[in-house]
Amino acid sequence: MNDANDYKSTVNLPQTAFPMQANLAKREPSFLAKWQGEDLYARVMSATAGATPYYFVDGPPYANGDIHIGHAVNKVLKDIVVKSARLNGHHAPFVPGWDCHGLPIELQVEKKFGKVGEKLDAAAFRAECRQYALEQIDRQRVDFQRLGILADWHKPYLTMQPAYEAEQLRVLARIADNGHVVRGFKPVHWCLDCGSSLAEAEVEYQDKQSAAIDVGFEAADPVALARLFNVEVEGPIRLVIWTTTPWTLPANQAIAVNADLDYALVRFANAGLLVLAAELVDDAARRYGDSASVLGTVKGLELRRHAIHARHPLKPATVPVISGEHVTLEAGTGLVHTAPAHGVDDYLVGKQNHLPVSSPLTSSGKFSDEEPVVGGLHVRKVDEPILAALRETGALVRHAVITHSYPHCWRHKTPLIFRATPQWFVSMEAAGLRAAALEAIDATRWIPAWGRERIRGMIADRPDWCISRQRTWGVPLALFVHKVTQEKHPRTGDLLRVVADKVQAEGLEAWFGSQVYDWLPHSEADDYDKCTDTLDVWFDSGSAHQCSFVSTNPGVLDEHGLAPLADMYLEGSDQHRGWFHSSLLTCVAMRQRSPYKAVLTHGFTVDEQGRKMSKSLGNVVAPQQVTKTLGADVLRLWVSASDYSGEIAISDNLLKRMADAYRRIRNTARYLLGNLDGFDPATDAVAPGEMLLIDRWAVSQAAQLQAEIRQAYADAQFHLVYQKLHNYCVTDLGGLYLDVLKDRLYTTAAKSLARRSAQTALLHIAEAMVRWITPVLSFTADEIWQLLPGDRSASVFAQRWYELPKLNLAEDGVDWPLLVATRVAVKKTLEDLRAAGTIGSGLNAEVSIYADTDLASALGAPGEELRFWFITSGARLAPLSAKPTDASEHELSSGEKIWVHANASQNARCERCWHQVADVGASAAYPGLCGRCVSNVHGAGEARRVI
RNA sequence: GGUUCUGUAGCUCAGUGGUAGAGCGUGUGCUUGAUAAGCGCAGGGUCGGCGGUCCGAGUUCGCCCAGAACCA
Repeated sequence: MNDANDYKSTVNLPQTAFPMQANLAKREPSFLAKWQGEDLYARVMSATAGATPYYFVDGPPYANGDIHIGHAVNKVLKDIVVKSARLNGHHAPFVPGWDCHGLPIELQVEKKFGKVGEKLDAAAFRAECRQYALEQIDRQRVDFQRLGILADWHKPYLTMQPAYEAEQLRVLARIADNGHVVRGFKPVHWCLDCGSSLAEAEVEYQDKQSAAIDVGFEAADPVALARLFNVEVEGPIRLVIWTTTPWTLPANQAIAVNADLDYALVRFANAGLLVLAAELVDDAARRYGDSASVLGTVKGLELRRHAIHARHPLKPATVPVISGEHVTLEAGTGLVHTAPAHGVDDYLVGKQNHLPVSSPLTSSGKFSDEEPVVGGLHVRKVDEPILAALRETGALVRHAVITHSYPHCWRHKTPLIFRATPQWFVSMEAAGLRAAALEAIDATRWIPAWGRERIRGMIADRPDWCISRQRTWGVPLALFVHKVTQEKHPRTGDLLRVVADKVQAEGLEAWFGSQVYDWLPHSEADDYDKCTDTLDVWFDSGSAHQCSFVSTNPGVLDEHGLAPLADMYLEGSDQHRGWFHSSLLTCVAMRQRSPYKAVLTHGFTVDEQGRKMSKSLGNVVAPQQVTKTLGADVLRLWVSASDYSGEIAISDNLLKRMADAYRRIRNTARYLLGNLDGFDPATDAVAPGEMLLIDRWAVSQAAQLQAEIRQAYADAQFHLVYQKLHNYCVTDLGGLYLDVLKDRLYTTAAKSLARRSAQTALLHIAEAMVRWITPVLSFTADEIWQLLPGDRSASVFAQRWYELPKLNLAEDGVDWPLLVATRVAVKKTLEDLRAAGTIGSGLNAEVSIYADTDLASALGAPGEELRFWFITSGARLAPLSAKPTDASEHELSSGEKIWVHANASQNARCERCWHQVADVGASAAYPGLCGRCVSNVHGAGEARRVI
């Protein structure tokens, strides 16, 4: 051994097949292929069979369009939840779902085939919708799988599966049996282009220009009205209303006032005698550009009590003055035009006052032919004729154009109208649904906690749920409605179940293609109509708590055919109004309890500046692009690192940072694997009691961290998992333990206790760590798993948390925190020498620590091994009295002080271990080696006790 | 406009009323036996703003500002 480099062959350097370059984008697909080839999901399910189940219900994405980053975040979070449940020892199925019915898919099919009836009949149209949805699902499935989501991709639940559709009808049957389904005749958001009422979620608000008009309704008896104000006047008196929807005037049934407000009879110089709220007179005069003098005032209550009537401005009729609390002074005149068919407040106040809910506006959007002024015209074309008619009779007091926020169809982007139509509702009150739902909310865990208040407010305030839609592609609202009473059949629940069985066997056309007499006896059939509506799609997905189990996993149903309670629902925060909401209502209505034990919500994905993603801003990050470049594990790490309770920021820059963090974790694993090369736990593992003290300490630290990580998973605080894990890799391992360990791993004899102890600790740490990262870095975890020593035939995804040995460090008598603090002080001191050019590597230096007796005795625990702690060639403790003047002072966090002095070693450098110690060359046979190395290579080997 | 939230270093996040933290990034040095790696050191914050409670407030209360989701 005359060449120093030859000693390298005697050093135990790390060796592993685990590549430093992950090359995830290229290599992850081969893992996917392996997982699919071995049917990993089924393997994990059977491996965990018998364990306590954890039921997750997947909120179904809509089967239209490719997945975007929001879908990716959502599904990855779910995957993390389910995988961590398995680590907790649960049998946790993950059945993915898709939401398949509804308007967006109809519109896609319309693009190709035109509207229903143009090229395709309804049945063929539905078949095309089904086909389209399947194609979309295939695309989305591939993308989800690429993200490493471990789920039953071969057996998803689809809301368009006959078994699902049929069960949905049975859910409706139970809800009807429980008395929650009622018929209403209410104004609903109605899209003229859809020809249908819309769900709340389908309405969006945009600015719209509207005609804002002040219209004077002429008092039927001006003399009596004037007398009420205690004045005598000549000529007509007009009660002035303000509206931004002139087209609703033909449906006017009343004028509403607030009983508590003061109303004034006012003489305007130009407009004549008008009645309006006293407080708004000045405002009105300004708007009209007119001068006003108040002749008298009276409470709104008096106007109502004296049965004041006014002439309808567009037709020969009179309408009453009524009162309602919804009338305020915020805008207008304090008198409110009331058309119960076209406004919710109007409808409610009209109901109290027994006003008819009729309107001359038909479902086609045209007014009935016999209607004056607007007869036969489309609702969008009547503003001008109405204004002209009002002008002619002097009823138009003022006309302006305003821009205001107005409901629009989310699809067509066109303004909606309110229109009263016959609709079916799940009533919030008829059978106590609201109260029961509120109770169910209280029994649920909400993550974050404010979710409870959020949904509570919504349930407390919401109106009845309109579940009927006038659509083609949906589950039929399979009701039989009496032709005269308009009531549903008394045996509705039973009939729904009959329909359900046939739908399950034959599909939806079994209903759509049928006649009343196919279902009802001839004695009844003539009296009933088949309801042609479909169910709101929110009812589809909202029934997943029952239907998804029935269609994919009927084995877990109870003796009544009811599904188990889901452990968790996890969706974006908008779903408080959406899926959490609809699921809660259907489940409570069906079985008086919440569908979920816990609900987790996450925020939306935005760019670095907190802006929404949009094509025009060019800040869209596509998951497909990320997996193709950085890899799914980097994307998953980013998801886990983000605090999902608020907005989640993403950008190429942020992803690059995550890629850096990924590399650090990966390299830490690589170091562990590299130093476990050739280690056989069955024969080489060291019992905890035999291990070196620092190795015991390291294992104990890992156990402490594992407790924190498990807690973070349990609390669904995944970003803390990431923070703690990364911090551990960098600080505890890289910056300390692994750095210190190098000397021992590399230079002591391969099979020595000193080295085996270190390897045992590294294996414990690796066993624990691979599980910590499995829910997040799934590809990497499996890669590590395959290379860890020991039997790895069972999947890492079927493992439970690793049980680290329980160690009582108190027995060891080493004050590790003190040693850590001292190490910091030493590093700082060494830096001074380095800056001065005195030393390069720490192994060029020797350090002396000066401390008082107690401290020195505590620091003395490692004895001669202290130099390995500092990674210096020498380290000694000395009394304070011997402290040289140029020693550097350091205050420890305990408040105690130590002084450190460092100097360059004058000793020769051992060619093998690089320490500069006095006995280098002491052995004539091995002139380049220190005594330690001579012993380790040619002798019995050195003994280590602490470090 | 209403409801529910969010606002701590350039970034991602900790922070139980008692002298502002970590990692990343940045700068800088060492190492070349984790090497398209690793280690050290350094700089960086009126904790969104203003007021109140308290001996003391990032932490409690009120108001305001900015942003988000949902609702109207």
